This record gives sequence, structure tokens and C-alpha cells, in this order.
Amino acid sequence: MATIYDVAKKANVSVKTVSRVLNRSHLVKEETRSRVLAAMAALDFHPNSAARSLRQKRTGAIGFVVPFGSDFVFHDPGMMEQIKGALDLLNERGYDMVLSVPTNRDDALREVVRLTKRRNVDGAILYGMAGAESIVKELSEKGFHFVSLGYCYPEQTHNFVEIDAVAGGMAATRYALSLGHTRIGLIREPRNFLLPNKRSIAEGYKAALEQAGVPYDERLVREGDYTVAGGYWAACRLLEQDSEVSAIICSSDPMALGALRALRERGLVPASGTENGFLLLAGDCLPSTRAIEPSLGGIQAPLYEQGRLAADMLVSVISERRDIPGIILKPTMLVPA
Amino acid sequence: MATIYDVAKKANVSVKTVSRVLNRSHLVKEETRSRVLAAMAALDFHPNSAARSLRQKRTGAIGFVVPFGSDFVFHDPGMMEQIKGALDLLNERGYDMVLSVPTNRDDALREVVRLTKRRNVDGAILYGMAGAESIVKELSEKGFHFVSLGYCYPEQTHNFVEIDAVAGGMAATRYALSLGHTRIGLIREPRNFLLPNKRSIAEGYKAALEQAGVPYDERLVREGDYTVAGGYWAACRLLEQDSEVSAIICSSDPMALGALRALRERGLVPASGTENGFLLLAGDCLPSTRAIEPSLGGIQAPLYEQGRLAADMLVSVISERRDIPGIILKPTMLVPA
DNA sequence: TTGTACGCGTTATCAA
DNA sequence: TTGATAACGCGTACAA
Repeated sequence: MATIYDVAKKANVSVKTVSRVLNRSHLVKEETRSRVLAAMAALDFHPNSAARSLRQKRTGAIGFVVPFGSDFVFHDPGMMEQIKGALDLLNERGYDMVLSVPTNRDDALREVVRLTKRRNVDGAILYGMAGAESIVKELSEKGFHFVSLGYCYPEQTHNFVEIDAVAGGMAATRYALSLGHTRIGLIREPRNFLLPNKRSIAEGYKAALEQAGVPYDERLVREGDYTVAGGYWAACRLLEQDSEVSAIICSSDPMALGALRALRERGLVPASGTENGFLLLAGDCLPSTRAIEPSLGGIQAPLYEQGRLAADMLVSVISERRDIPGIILKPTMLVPA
Repeated sequence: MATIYDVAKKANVSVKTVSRVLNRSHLVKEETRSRVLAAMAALDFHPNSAARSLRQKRTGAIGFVVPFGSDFVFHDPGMMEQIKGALDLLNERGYDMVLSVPTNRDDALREVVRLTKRRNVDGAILYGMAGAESIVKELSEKGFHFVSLGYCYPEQTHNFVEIDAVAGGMAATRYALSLGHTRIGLIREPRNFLLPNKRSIAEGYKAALEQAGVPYDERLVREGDYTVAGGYWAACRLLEQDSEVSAIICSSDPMALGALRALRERGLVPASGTENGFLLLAGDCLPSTRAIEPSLGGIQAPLYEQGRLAADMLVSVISERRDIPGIILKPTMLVPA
């Protein structure tokens, strides 16, 4: 491979001049510049990233670390949306993305430490995880950069982009109540999925019922595992146990698709209108889910924006060398078609 | 950040010794080794990847480049499966993955060239694309490493992992014929999606009909765009135009989900058994699709294996510094439940 | 506007 | 079993 020395020799200039051309310095005479560019083209020169990184102390790459294993991650449209959001922004900013999908929290934290401390990347996006507090604080103190999707610990004030699940649960429940439903099932997120103190969709559900004076029945709340199969089974149990249930709120799209199957099997397919039919509300309302079931409504979680904003925040944290206050995004309610 | 010099000083050894410990050389006395390790831990030392890459001329990362834009890629379960396969293998082999999702073929080829020639990665996995021939051959000649998912040009003999779409089309069509269907719709892959000379599922479809003595009717063959919406529209047109159609074969899973919606709207929901019902066959039969519709059968395309084998092949190409003969995977027929 | 010489942090070639 | 020193390819004070 040709180096800047080869280019310099061929163009009859010094390496510094070649470097200037490479870095778009304006202190180069136009004629010299074109001579250098010609030499580069002739030699098929491409600057060596490792040398450049070593010198500049920046890699131009960021890491995206998800702790749930490839089997889950690549089958979860919500995570795809987050990754897509981050990738799109990084692409616009000229960063590469290193994607890492270890199977558990400890491996994920190790990955973040490895990627940042060895300087494989300039910073990392990680999932908010219980037990990450000490490691994340250490990174922050030692000048390594990160942003988390959701809190890493309850008192975290900076470098995160969270989605308010409580507001989503409240909105969905209120909508169901407004249609006259009173026996409303909830398939909530798995406990300890992210961090124990994360505020749950169930809080919003409860609050909305309370405000409406509708009694809370814990048998109507089931824990899902964020998968289609999990949503199916949770819905089946819900329907078998309580024949009065007339609405189900799911905390994710795949679980809603699973629940939908349970409803279809029982002839309870949601009407396309909203009156009198069984009401099924999804948890993310992603474009990909609505392509499959266009009539599906529910909590529209801004997962793409979350990924995008996290990447944007990280780029700022890196370039400004300072932490940035966290952001909490509000989901909206999407009325079923 | 601490360097090996700091570690060397603290442990009272030379930098070379530190380097030896780092690289697990056995030429280090056990006592020295532990002294060095203690110093590393005390200083929170982590080797700098850029320096290491510069010296070793290897990065430990490979690039995965998909030319269809994030909007398509992250909504396509088949591509997720390919990426997942590659990521899993790379993880096992200790490689990082740089994921790049440009929006078109030209950008994708530029990405591959950039990542490999600037030595951001040791090699790249790319989609087989029309027009990639000259660039791919140049990379090969100049000692850059790649493997393609599918052919990059018709006479390509090495460094690819292809899935035989013709065999899949044949198997699915034969299955439909065996159930007595004679008016069989086909929603094929978009023309020019990958490369023009890629052999199409339609070839297998045609051949199977011919063998069975069933006349081929081009009106039964529709072009899809690999999306749910595209499958829906293609199925609608198919059903509107020909009331005799009793089976539809889709060349991808999302298109099958779209077609399924079209069938549901018309009360043609496939029976769970196979007799007398409308027959819908999917194109990939991925786990994620079957989670949504467990009864769906069709062509089971080994997309995960394709990604995994491509990554494996690339790792071999890199370490053995030689091209490796291409592989063609056969899909299997999955009978609907 | 251009050039010289050095340093970034690691590995490798020797010699000890 | 260890150590001194030269690369790797680029960017940048400093000098011209």
C-alpha cells in the first residue's frame, strides 16, 4: 500500500503538504493540490486509519452494545428501530458503527469497557442496565464517553435517552376506558428486564384506572417477555382465566402480535372500528408492525428517535468533552384504524 | 491512559516483556508475568488498538455492508438473520463487526473500498450486486479480502455464499401441485434486486409446472418488492384478476405476511390443515415469521447459515490469504402445520 | 506556502 | 528469559 511518503515523492512535495491536502487545509496552492491529488489517484493511495487514529487519538467509530443476545435482539423490531436511528445519525456525522450483541449484562459491560478503553471506538451507546452504575461512573470520570438508552441507575442525570413508559401506560389505559372497557388486561414488560427501578407501564395503567374509579385487579396484569410467543401465552392465560376481559394492552409490538393470534384463535379478532369489538393495543406501534397489521393502534413509542438522539448526544459528548443532561421522550397514543 | 512504558516502569521490566505478557508469549518467567499483570491492573492499563493495528497490519474487525438503506434493511427479517449469523460467528472468532447500510449500490461499493483500503477492517461481507465485478476483482487482486452474499458476477467461482432460489421455487411449486393446485400464483423477487443474472425463483416455478404438465400462465406471476406492503398489493391484484387462484407462493416472508392480509380480507384464510384450503407458502420461513404465524410453511431459506458461513469464509480468506471456492446452499421445503 | 523532524503506542529484530 | 531500538503511517511544532 502506498503511504503519504510515496505520494509526496511522486508529487514532488513534502509529506506535510500531502497531509494538508488530505485534511483539506486551505494553505495549499491550487496547483500543488491538484498535483498531489493526481499522485494519490495514480498510486491508489488511501490513508491508513490506524496511523491516523493513533496520531489523532480518535477513531471515527462508536460502539453500540446490546446485552440481550443476538437471538433476541435481531428478532425484536423495537431494538432494530433503535439501532437504525443511531446508525442513520452516525452515518450523517461520518462515524462508523461497531455493533456488539453479547448475551448478558456482565459481558455487555465488559464490551463497553473493552471498546472504549482500548480505543476501538470514541464512545459507546449502551442499554440502561441494572448494576452498571459503578462502571458507567468510572468511565465518565476517566474521560470515556457513553450514552445509555434508558437509565443506568436511578439518580442518573446525564447521558441518557429514556422513554416514559408510565405516560404510555396511562394514555393507553385511558383510551380503553374512554371506549367503555373496564376489564382491561395488561401484558407488561418483564421484571428486571432493564433495571429494577425503571418505572413500569403498569404504574401508568394503575394510575389511569384509579383516576377513573375502576378497581385494579392484579389478575389482569401479566408479565410478558417481549416476544411474540410470550405475548401469545400471556394473552391465552388472560383470556382463559377471565371471560370478561374486553381489552388487552401490550407493552411491546411482538407481544401484541402474539396476543392477536390468541384472539384470532378464539374468534375475538379486533373489529376494524373500535365500537363493541375486542380492543387490542400494541406497545410500540412501529412501522414494521403496522405494515403487518395496519389497523393496530396503541402506544407509539419513539424508538427510532431514541436511538437517533442517543447517537446525537454521544457525538456531542465526544466533541464537547462534557456530559449532557438526559432526555425523557414521551410516547403518544395512536388510535386504532 | 497508561501505556506499556508505564507498565514496564512500574513492574521493573522492559516494554518488550510487557508486550510478551500481552501477547501470551510463553517466554516469560511466571513471577515476572504476575508482576507485570499486577502493574497493568494497578494502572488500569488497556492496550491501544490503533497502535496495535498499525504495527500488526490487522484490525480485528470486519465490515458488513448492505446496499439497500436502513429503512429497508432493518425492516427485513431475512437480512437481520444474515447479519445475526455473521455476527455470531465473528463474535466466536473474536472479531468486531462494523455495520454499514448505505442506500444504493454505488455507495455500498464505495463503502467496501473505503473500509478495506483504509484498513478500518480486515475484510468485508457485501451483498452480491450487479456492477460490482470490476471493483471486487480489483480488491481481490490487490490483496483486500471480501466475501459476497450471492454472486457479484455470473462467472464468480470464489468467495461467495449463495442460496439456490431455483431449487426453492421448484420445491414449493411441486408441493402445491401435489395438493392438487393448478392455478398457483407466484410473487417473485423484484427484478434487478440483486443482480440481473441471478437465477430467479420463477425459473424453478416454471420448471416444476412444466414437469407436471400444467400450463404456465404469466399472469399468475407478480413482481414483489420484498416488503409486506408489496406482498399485500401483489396478492390483491392476483386475487382480483383471477378467481381461480387457489395457492400463492411468495419469495420472502414479509411478502407472505402481506399476502396473508389480503387473504384474510377476502375470507380466504388458509386452513390450518392443507386440504381444500387456500395454500399460502412463504419464502424464507424464518423463526421470527413463524412466531407470528406458526402454521405458515414454504421455502425454508438458510439465511442465518448463509451469514454465518460467509463470515466463516471471510475469516479463512483473511487468515489463509487465499480465495476460497464459493458455496451454494439449498433451501428446504417446510410443510405448513 | 512549504519542508524537517519528532511522537503517537505497539510489536519485532536482534543481541545479550 | 530479557532488553534496546527500530519500525508501522500519519499529523504537527517549528523552521524556512
